[in-house]
Amino acid sequence: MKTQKITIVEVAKGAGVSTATASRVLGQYGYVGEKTKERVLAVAAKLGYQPNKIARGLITGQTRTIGVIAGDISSPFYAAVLRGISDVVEGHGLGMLITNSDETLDREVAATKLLRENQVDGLIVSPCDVTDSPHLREAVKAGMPMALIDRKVKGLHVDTVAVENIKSSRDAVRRLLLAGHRRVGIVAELAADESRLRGFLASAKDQPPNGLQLLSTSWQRLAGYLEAHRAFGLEVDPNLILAAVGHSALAAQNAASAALNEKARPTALFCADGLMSVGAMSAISAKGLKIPRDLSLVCFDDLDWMTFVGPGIDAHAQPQRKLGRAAARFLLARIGQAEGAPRDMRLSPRMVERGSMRSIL
Amino acid sequence: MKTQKITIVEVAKGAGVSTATASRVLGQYGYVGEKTKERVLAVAAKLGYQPNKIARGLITGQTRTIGVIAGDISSPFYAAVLRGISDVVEGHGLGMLITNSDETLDREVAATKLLRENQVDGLIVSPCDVTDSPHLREAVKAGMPMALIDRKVKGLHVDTVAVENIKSSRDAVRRLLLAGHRRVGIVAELAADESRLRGFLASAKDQPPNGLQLLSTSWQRLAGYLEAHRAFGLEVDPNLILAAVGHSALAAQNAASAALNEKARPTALFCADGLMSVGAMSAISAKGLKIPRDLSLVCFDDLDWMTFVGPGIDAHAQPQRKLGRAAARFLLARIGQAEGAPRDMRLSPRMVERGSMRSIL
DNA sequence: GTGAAAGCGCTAACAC
DNA sequence: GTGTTAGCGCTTTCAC
Repeated sequence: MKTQKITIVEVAKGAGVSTATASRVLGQYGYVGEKTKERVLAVAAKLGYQPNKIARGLITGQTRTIGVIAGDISSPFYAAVLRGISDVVEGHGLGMLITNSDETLDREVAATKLLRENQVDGLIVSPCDVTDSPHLREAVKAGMPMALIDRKVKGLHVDTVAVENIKSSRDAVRRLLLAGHRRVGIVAELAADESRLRGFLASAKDQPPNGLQLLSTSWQRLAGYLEAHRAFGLEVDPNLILAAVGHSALAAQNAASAALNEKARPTALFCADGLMSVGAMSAISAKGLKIPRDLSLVCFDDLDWMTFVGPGIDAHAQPQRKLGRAAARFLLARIGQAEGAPRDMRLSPRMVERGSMRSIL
Repeated sequence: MKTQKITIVEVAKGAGVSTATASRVLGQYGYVGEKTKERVLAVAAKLGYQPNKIARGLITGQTRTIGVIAGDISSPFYAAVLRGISDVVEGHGLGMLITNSDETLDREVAATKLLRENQVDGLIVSPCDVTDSPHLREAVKAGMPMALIDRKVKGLHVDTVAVENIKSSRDAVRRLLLAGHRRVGIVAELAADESRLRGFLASAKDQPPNGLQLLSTSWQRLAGYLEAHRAFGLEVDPNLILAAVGHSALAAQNAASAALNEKARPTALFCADGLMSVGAMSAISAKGLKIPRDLSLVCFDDLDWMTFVGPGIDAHAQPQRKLGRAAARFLLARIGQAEGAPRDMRLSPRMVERGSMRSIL
């Protein structure tokens, strides 16, 4: 019952021209007489011709579609990044094939395969393995334009857009220390394993650990937190590192409320991202504490915003969008003409201090 | 510098078989000898053969890709829905081409065109125009399998997955009225225009207005709110309808704080969705009020959860995912074999009462 | 300016 | 079981 598909052949027949001519006007590459052009266009419209990009792609080798491998589309971070990507991608009339990796190597590899088989013109990946990732290297070697988001892969020379995690969180925490706080908690997803955390603390005691650029976001922000303390000559109480088990507000809430119930509770909290701050807010509010009377709270929410936070999460959507836009622009530039050295763009959050939640925007 | 593409022809040549045989092995449709099969596979692996789905699509007429038109990927609602869709779509090895309509007809039309040109096997749309939408009708008429999410289009007989907005919000508000509340505010995005709101209130005074199923979500939930009041014989104070200008937490916050600052402030708030509740929470918290001590707050958050709410917003992400999953399953079933009458699935939220925010999950 | 013809990489009939 | 052939719908030489 599928309606008869109208192809260029039918249009050409209807207009009494060759398929080549019809194709020339429908595909918009020059040298067609005005009258024929109009005639073809008219017939196409009458017949309801719809181009088949698949067929076009087969011959041009371009699908005008890019592939995106996100960690989890439903997370606010990726959702915003994706929106940024789609802003520029749709703006250029391209399509966007999206997959989730769930931060899992297996699924990322599968996604890469799927997208390559679909002949996408380029790939935007937020890689879950920042050291090895042979599937990405291979794709790049095979000539696939690629842009990385949020994380850099060791030795993979492609455009990368990321956030200045270490420097920025260091600045934020320093601000709290300058304000006189001496018990600053950090709420972050660091759950991987306890011993890793201990090792990290030990190695960061006297100097920044090596290879920070390759750590995941939360760990980088922890590194900044530690650096700020070190610069102040302060020892970090491990009890102040409130590790959330999983990247969810609930996990953050659990981590934060445990700390808030202790006698020596933190006087300030540094939240590693927006989701963590939502959880921390819950804990604070459940405890009956108030911000900023009882507690200072700084939230790292990527890019533009570093706030004394309220729950107005949507106010923070915009910034990450920039990340996506930047990555997409880079990629499209590469697709256009693959030249120039890979760019490495690092965006630094702006710190915004706010008295009340009303003024979040 | 693009690496030489390996086609089936090369593989066949290498294995000393015909392209047909190679294709049979690589494409996995039976009747190949064990030995030849192995030989072909070995050569394919050695050469690094990667199938070209574009070419396959051209001939099979199937791209194994579906198109999705969402309002705005970055909104928590669509982000979760999309994730649900991708769960099942990726599970079946299909791809997903995503676009944003920004709830704009123009962009929705453009997206439909783009996706059709890309020969997607099916379309999941959350339509922004529920009465006319000729582009969708046309696509369906042309044989495009389609599933609608969240809203039904008048007279368009395709699978639809939506939420029981009216009934559920009525139940939620009734609950508050039963608890003795007489000033229940509703926080919802109703900003379109003031006079529409007045008209709606007037028409809902004595009986449910007509055509409710075609209203947008917020308006349906308002209708439920009004119905609950009507059932109690209560007049609705228009000042209790806290219309947010735009679908953002900030807008909700503004609407809510205005009301909370009045002498006769509401004793309970019904929030039309999760984003509204985030904004309301901000307002409440800024005002120094406590939930549930000073105020009751019910949040309509689609599907499973209808909660006395705390700020643990992420706890609510899961439910909408179901919406997406359901729609995708419907669509895939249609793509498999287009038969049977369109299904109209309406999911009803479960109401969950909770004492403290700690227990939100 | 326009047409004829040769494919893009793959699959589907139909032989053998 | 395997090979031959003819396309899918479009673009692109290369003539004219």
